[in-house]
Amino acid sequence: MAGVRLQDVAEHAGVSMKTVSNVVHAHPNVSAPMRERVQRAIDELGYRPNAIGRRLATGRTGLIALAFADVRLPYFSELANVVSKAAAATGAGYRVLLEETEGTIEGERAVLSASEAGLVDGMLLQPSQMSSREIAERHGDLPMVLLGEGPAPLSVDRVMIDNVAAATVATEHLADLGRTRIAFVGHEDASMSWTSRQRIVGYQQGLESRGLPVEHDLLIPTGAIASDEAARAVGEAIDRGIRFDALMCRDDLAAIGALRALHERGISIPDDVAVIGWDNIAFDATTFPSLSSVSPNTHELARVALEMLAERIEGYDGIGRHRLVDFELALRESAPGSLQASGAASGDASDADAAVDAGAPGSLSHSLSA
Amino acid sequence: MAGVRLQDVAEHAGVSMKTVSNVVHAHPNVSAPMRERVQRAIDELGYRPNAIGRRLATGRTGLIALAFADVRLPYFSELANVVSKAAAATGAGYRVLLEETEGTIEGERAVLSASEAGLVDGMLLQPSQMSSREIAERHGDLPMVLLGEGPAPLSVDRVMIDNVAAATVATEHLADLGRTRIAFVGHEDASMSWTSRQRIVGYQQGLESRGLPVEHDLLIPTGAIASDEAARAVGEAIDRGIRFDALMCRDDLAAIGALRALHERGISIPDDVAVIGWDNIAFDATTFPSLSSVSPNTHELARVALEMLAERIEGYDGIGRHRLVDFELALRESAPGSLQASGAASGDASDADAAVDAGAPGSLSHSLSA
DNA sequence: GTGAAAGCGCTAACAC
DNA sequence: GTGTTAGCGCTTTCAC
Repeated sequence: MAGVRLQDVAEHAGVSMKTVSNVVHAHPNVSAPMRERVQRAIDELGYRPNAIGRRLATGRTGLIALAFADVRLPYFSELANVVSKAAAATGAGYRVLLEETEGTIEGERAVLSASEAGLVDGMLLQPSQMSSREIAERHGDLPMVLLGEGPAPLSVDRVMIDNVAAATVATEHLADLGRTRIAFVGHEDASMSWTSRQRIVGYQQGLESRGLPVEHDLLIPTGAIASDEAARAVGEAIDRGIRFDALMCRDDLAAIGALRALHERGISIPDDVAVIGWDNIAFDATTFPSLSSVSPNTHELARVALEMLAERIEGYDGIGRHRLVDFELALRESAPGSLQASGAASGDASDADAAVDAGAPGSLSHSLSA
Repeated sequence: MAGVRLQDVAEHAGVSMKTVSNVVHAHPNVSAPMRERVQRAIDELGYRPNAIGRRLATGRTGLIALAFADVRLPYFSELANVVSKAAAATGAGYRVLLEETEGTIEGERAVLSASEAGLVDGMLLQPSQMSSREIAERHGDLPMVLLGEGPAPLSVDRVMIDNVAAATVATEHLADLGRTRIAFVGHEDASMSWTSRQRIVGYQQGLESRGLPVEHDLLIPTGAIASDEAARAVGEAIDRGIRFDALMCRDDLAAIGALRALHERGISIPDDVAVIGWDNIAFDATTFPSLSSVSPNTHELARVALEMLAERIEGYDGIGRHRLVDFELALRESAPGSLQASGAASGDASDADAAVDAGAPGSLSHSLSA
C-alpha cells in the first residue's frame, strides 16, 4: 500500500509516532509486547518508511554519485560494479547514482555544478578535462574524492595508481623480453589527456632505464579511446613502414584494436610483436592471444576512496589527501614473463583477479609514497 | 555556500519565500525589477535549491532505478548508457540509480523490496530469475517497466525484442550461408534462463524452416555467462569430436569465447566455422574476425520503456502493456551475408549503429505484434 | 504581482 | 518506556 505514513501506523496501533519510530529503528528501549503490537500494525498496513521524509530530517540521502566519462568503457563499468558493491557494504549502505561526463569539459562541469544541492551526500569523480583550479572552485562544499590520475587540486582527496611507475614497469618488462623497438599506442591525437601523458612519461622512463632509444616514430596516437580507432591507427603505422617488436598500449581497448591490426597482417603475437594493455579488463583473458595488462587494484581503489569520502561526509575538513593504491602486471600470452612485477603502496594486494598465466611469482615491489 | 535556504534569500531580498520560489521556477507572474532583485540575492548568497526539500514537497524524486544483473556485462553497460541519456532527455530529466541484482533471485528480491519507499519515482528492471507471480506481488505500487525477455506478469509493462524470431532469423542466415551443422552455444548448464530458452526455441525453428536436423549434440552449454566459460566449453566440444560448421551464440560473450577456442585449434572463421553472436556489443567490430551479431534496438527499447514508465509515474494504471522493439542482424566477417535481415515492430529502426559490412541491404522485414 | 501559512513524512530533543 | 513538539527546505493553495 502506498501512502501509509508513520502517523497512520501510530494511530492504528494506538501509540505515538515516536514509539513506531523506535520500533522501525530497532531502538533498545521498547518493551517486547509494545514492539510486537507496533510491528503488527506495520505489517497490517504494509508500512514502508519514506526515504525522502527521513532524509529531509537527517540531512543525509544515502546516495553518492559516481561520475566518469562513459559506462561503456569496460574499465568504468568494472569500476562501477566494484564501487557500488563497496558502497553498499559501507556502514551507511550507500547507493550509487551514475553520472556520465562523456569525457567533455561541459559534462564534467554539469556534473559538478548540478543545480540542485543535497541530492547526494558525496561524489566520486574521475575528471579528465577540467583543470585543478576549476575543480577546486566548482565543487563547493560537496564532499568529494577524485579517482584516477587526472587533475586534482591539493585541497581535494584523490586516489590513483602511480601511472608513471606502472608504465615504466610494463615497458621494462617488454624490454626484458628482449624487445628493442617498443611502440606506444593509444594516446589522443590532439590534446593529450593527463592519463596518456603520464603513461607516456613512464614508457619513456622504462625505455631509458633499459638503455633503449626513444623514437618519436614509435608513438602511435589514435583519434579516440576506442578499439576500432586503435586498429586503424596501428594498421596504418605498419603499412607506413613503422617497425616495432612490442606495443605498450595506453589501455586495453587500444591493445585489443592492435591485436586485430596485427592479425589482419599475419603478424604473430607475441613472437613478432608482444603486446601489453592497461586496465586488465575481463576480456583480456579471452582475446586471442590473451592479453597481458597493467592491473590496477580497483577494489582497493574503491575501498580507499569510499573511506575518505565517508570521512568527508562525517565532516572531516582537512587538506586533500592523495593516496596511491597498488597495481600489478597481469601477464598472459601476448607478453608472457618469468617475473611478476607489482607496485604496492597501501598494503595488501588482496585482489586475485589478475590471472597471471606464466612465470614464477617473483614479485618486484615498488615502494611509492604520495 | 552551504545551508543557504529559500528563506534566507527571501529575507536578504526583503520579499516572501513565494516570490523567491517564483523566480527560481521562472514563473511568468513576476515583475522584471522584482525578478532582478531576487536574482541578485540568490547570486550573492550562492543559493542552490535543496533537492530533498523540494522532493518532499512535490512527492517526486526525479530518480529512476535501473536494475539488472551486472554492469560489467557489456550489454548492460551499453544499456545503462543509453537509458541514462534517454532519461536525462526526458521531460522530467530523470537521473539513474544503478542497481545490480547479480542475476540471483535474492538480488532481484532485494531490489524490488527495498525497505524504503519513495527514493525513486520508478524502476526499470530486467529480471531473470523471479517468477512472474513474484514480480507482480512484490513490486507493490512502484511504477515499473520490465526490460527483456524474462518473466513478466500481465499486470506489468514490458519491452523486449522477439528473441524467438531473432534467433530464427540468425539461424536461417547461417543455413543460407550453406551451413548444415549449426551448433548453439552459451546457454546455462543447469537451470536455463528465460533468455536462453527462447533463443534456443528460435534456433530450432530456424533449423526446421531450412530443413536441417536438430541434434542434441549440437547444444553446447556453458557454466556461466562469461567468455572464458564459453571458450572452455566450445574447446571441449571440439576436442570431444563434436563437428559443426557454424555457431549460433546465446550472446556476444559466448561468441568471443568461441572465437578464441576456434583460433587455438587453428580452425578458420568463417571458412570452417561461421559465428553469430547476440547483443551487438561494441567489441564485435574489433574482434578478429569481426563478429556478426543480433542487434537489438536498444535506443528504441530505452525510449519506449521510459515513455511507459513516465506514464505509470503520471498515474496511468491500466493493465500491463507488452511492447516489442525491432532488431537486425549486424553482419560482419564471422558470418558475412548478402542479405540484411531485420524484424520490425514499433516503427523506425533509426539506430544506424549496426555496421553491416557486406551485401546489399535487402531488408527482410518481420511483422511482429505483442 | 506578492505574501502568509499549512503541510510533505520523518527525526530528535525534551518532557512525562 | 512513551508521548509531544518543533523543525528539515520546499511547494502551494488561498488571500490580499
